[in-house]
Amino acid sequence: MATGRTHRPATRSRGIPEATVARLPLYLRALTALSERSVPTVSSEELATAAGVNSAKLRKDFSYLGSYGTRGVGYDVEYLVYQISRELGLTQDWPVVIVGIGNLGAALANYGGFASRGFRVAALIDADAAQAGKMVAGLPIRHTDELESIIADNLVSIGVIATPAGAAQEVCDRLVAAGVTSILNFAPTVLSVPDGVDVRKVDLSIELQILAFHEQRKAGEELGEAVATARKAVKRPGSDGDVPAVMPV
Amino acid sequence: MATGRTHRPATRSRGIPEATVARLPLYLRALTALSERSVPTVSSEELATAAGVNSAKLRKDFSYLGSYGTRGVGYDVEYLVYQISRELGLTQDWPVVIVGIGNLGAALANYGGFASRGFRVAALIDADAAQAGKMVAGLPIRHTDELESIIADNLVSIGVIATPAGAAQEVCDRLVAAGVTSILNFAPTVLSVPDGVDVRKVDLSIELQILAFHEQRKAGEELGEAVATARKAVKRPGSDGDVPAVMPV
DNA sequence: CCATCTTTGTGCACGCGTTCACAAAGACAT
DNA sequence: ATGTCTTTGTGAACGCGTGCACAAAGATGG
Ligand SMILES: NC(=O)c1ccc[n+]([C@@H]2O[C@H](COP(=O)([O-])OP(=O)(O)OC[C@H]3O[C@@H](n4cnc5c(N)ncnc54)[C@H](O)[C@@H]3O)[C@@H](O)[C@H]2O)c1
Ligand SMILES: NC(=O)c1ccc[n+]([C@@H]2O[C@H](COP(=O)([O-])OP(=O)(O)OC[C@H]3O[C@@H](n4cnc5c(N)ncnc54)[C@H](O)[C@@H]3O)[C@@H](O)[C@H]2O)c1
Repeated sequence: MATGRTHRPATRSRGIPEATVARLPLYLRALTALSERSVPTVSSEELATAAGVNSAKLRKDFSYLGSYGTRGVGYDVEYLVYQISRELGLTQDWPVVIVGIGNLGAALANYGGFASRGFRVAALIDADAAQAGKMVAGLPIRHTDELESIIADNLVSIGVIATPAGAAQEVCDRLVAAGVTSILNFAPTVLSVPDGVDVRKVDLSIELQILAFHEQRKAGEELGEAVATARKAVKRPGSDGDVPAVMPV
Repeated sequence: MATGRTHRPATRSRGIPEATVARLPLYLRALTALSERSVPTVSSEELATAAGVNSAKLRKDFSYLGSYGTRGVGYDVEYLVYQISRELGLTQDWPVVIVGIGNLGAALANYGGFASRGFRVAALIDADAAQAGKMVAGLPIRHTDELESIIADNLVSIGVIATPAGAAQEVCDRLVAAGVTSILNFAPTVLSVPDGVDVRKVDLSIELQILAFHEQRKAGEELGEAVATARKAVKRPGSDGDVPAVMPV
């Protein structure tokens, strides 16, 4: 998972396994698509295919929510959409602030899929005074000075950090102090937060590195480790300085 | 975290567990920071803290790579940076194409952290003919017609998809047919790919939904399920139409 | 009402990942 | 050389997640 994990040691919440929670949005997306096509019911097999998972896993996942299916028929699409939405807390409104309105922050602000599931961008915040007041995605950029009051006034509990890595921990601390208890972090840093605060991270660089690992492995298997060395042909300009060639023991 | 998982059933590659591979970039980042501060050696305890993991886990992870530490001292920072880089395949050059240069694609193209680890943006590709030729992050946007030749000419094996969801599968198919074997998908869709192709996904919406789940749980625990209903006060304009109130059995 | 057929819900076994806890390795001082 | 002290590397136990396989539930048809 470009997906990152929580800091907290996977507290199995209310009996629903963390792994299941992570898949519920996937099911919800597939179900919403079926709902839009006015499909009334769906079998675990069909839905599993649409969500890209195994049908046994899907059935077990749903069994944690309750017995919502009908044997011999399948699941009622509308009803399941509602149940999952409720379980995920999407039947209520979640005001969100985005901090750091640069390349990424602006893209996030412009992202339509944000609002579609109960998430509402309450404010855009940046430290650059020159940016303050500028409109992005129909919202004015507010200065960091206002951070605390914005959080308090809008009852914001979810914050998105899209600042440079160096500023992330400081921003995180201020968000948490102001009352935010869930953070989505795009900056490549490990954030430390008090207990009770959830952090999830999205790190493009990590995802690419994982892909590179498998890519290298594929190339190595194909031609017996020979290609890997050949590919090195293109050497990138020394960024970290030269690498040590011998073990320094 | 916002991390997505592979389609492939976690083939333990060359004895290195998938979970370990996913953490190597984390260690690498922490080690690079130490390296920049010219720290010569680091203990598993210190490094684990910096990477945000448990020290036993870190030692076990490193043990899959080999015995690179010195008992009583710790790990040599430079040497470990080299070993992990090599294991992840970062000692070679990885040309990458980004397809779909909209809000997100442009932000990705402008992202500096991209190039820092051996990943080089070989080309930016978009279907919009009006966009073709425009410069983004120092590179001209190329038209989708050129996709196949760009991939072939640059030996691209990693593709990033940042198109709308509807176009993602088609783009994916073309990338794969042209020779791409690793895909990082930002579009909210399940991509189906042939065996041997790795897909990782980054889905902002899923991450937020997972946070919302825990957020709801926290609110519920605090005040005995009462706040959740109160919070519903702000009702969002019916997007999917009203939800069924009773079970349709 | 009974038989048949579809599909759910879950008991069970297995494998992966995490964590504990400690023996062994080696640095360093004397 | 010997002893002490630090820190690694890993055996073993445990818990979580996955997938198989099937009994039970219920729809459907005669
Ligand atoms: N752009 C991407 O595709 C991408 C991808 C992955 C990760 N990231 C990470 O996301 C973060 C943002 O990337 P970007 O490309 O948008 O950078 P950017 O430099 O374009 O934007 C950063 C913004 O944060 C603001 N800022 C700085 N310090 C701040 C503070 N203390 N409080 C509030 N705002 C502050 C700056 O004024 C700027 O507007 C970086 O950490 C980057 O590593 C970006
Ligand atoms: N913007 C975000 O923060 C964000 C966050 C999460 C996910 N996403 C997802 O990322 C994708 C892109 O988001 P965006 O905000 O940049 O959208 P966008 O509409 O700004 O950009 C999409 C771009 O893709 C191009 N495109 C369309 N069809 C194409 C095709 N067949 N081949 C090549 N290019 C094509 C369009 O011309 C456009 O430039 C969407 O799927 C979105 O759901 C975006």
